[in-house]
Amino acid sequence: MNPTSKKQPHEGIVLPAGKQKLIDAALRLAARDGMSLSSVGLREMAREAGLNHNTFYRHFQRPEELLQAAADEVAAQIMAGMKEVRRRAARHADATVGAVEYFLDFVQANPQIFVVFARELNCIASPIRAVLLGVLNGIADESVEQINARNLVPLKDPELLFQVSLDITNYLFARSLDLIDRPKERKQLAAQLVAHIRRQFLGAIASR
Amino acid sequence: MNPTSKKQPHEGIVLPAGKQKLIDAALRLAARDGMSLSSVGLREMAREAGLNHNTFYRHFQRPEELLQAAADEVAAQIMAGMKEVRRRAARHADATVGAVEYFLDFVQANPQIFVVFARELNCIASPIRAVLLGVLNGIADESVEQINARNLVPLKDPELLFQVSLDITNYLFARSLDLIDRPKERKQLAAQLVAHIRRQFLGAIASR
DNA sequence: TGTACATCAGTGAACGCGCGTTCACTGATGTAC
DNA sequence: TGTACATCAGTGAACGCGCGTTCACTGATGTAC
Repeated sequence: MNPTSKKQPHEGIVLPAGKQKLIDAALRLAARDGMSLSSVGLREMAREAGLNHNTFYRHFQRPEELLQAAADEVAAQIMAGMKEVRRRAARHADATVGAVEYFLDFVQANPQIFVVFARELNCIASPIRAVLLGVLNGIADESVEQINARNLVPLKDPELLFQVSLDITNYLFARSLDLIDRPKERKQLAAQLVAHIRRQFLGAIASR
Repeated sequence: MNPTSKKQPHEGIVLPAGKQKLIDAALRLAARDGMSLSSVGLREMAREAGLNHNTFYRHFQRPEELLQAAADEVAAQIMAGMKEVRRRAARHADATVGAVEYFLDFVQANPQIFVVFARELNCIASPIRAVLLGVLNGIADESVEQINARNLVPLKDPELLFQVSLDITNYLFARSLDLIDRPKERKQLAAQLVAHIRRQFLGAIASR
């Protein structure tokens, strides 16, 4: 097995090089305006990947399988990126400011992932939506863990803390599009996000 | 002019019957899974509207014009619906509970409008996104007006009040998809929305 | 009042094109003996 | 060690189909005189 012919995207899962190329191409094309994963054509995707259109059938039996694989790829990249955001934020003097800044770095380094994420999240009743909702829940879970471990918020009700963390996670992902749309206004956006997060926790504390 | 051949959708603007049929068909089709306004085909749309595919060219020069008209239709229906929500909420004993309940009624009466709204809101750099962001801003504006008129929230900072109202509006629209997805869980969702709104205002008050 | 003409929504046939899918093939790598 | 075979990613031609678009036409309504 030639090691350069494979790509190791995350968590040690190694996909055939062509399969990975097709998934990457699908994500690149789905991030374009007015597109979604399911509206990307098979031939277009193969063209973008630099492969013959029939190579698709070597890796996927039906187009639907590509959707699932792409959703998993998005989920894995988001989870890995957010883990790094949390790791760096932990070393920052202000946990909230750090989390927001490193999150925005992550968004700007991988805009297309966030664009696709936001789009597919709104596909009702789709299995992709379920995967992405699971990702948001996972991120909220891990945020709660970090908050508890470092005693960042004086909130005893674990359910309320989780709900607030989930709301904040949703908010950050929704507003990531504003950063991609108008990167020049990053500073104002960062201030808004920090203020929003502070308000959320203050409100949760006050509501008890 | 035959009055039954025309439809009066909103604000007294009367569109030719065929044009309105095409817009309605486009919205119906765009609300399906994995679809968006721009991915609806011209022939499919005409078929759905019960018209010849060429009739499209009688009303729109290019497909892009239909997108704009559909976005305007969505905007008008949302604005009108929210006005009604606010009017009914004002008569309710608890303004927050009333607003949430009547909002959820509105969502369930017009699910496809909310599905399309959520999807098109995430189309970066599209003129449709600008229209829909304007709608959200307008709704937040009018909420602020109502809050001030009835002295519902003790918040002096008008900018902060607007930001919180906008965040809440965004939250309501984002979570409208959960109601469409799982209508049986409406009661829990309503409780979550009310709690979220209360937390937001409490947090804003506490942050001053 | 009637007649002629312009306007306009809607129709149906025809076009070229890119799509998804199938088929038969290639060439490299791994495996059995 | 060499030889034969299986596996598998990738290729290229061909198919039928629905798409967007153009064209010439119809039939109803409104308008000028």
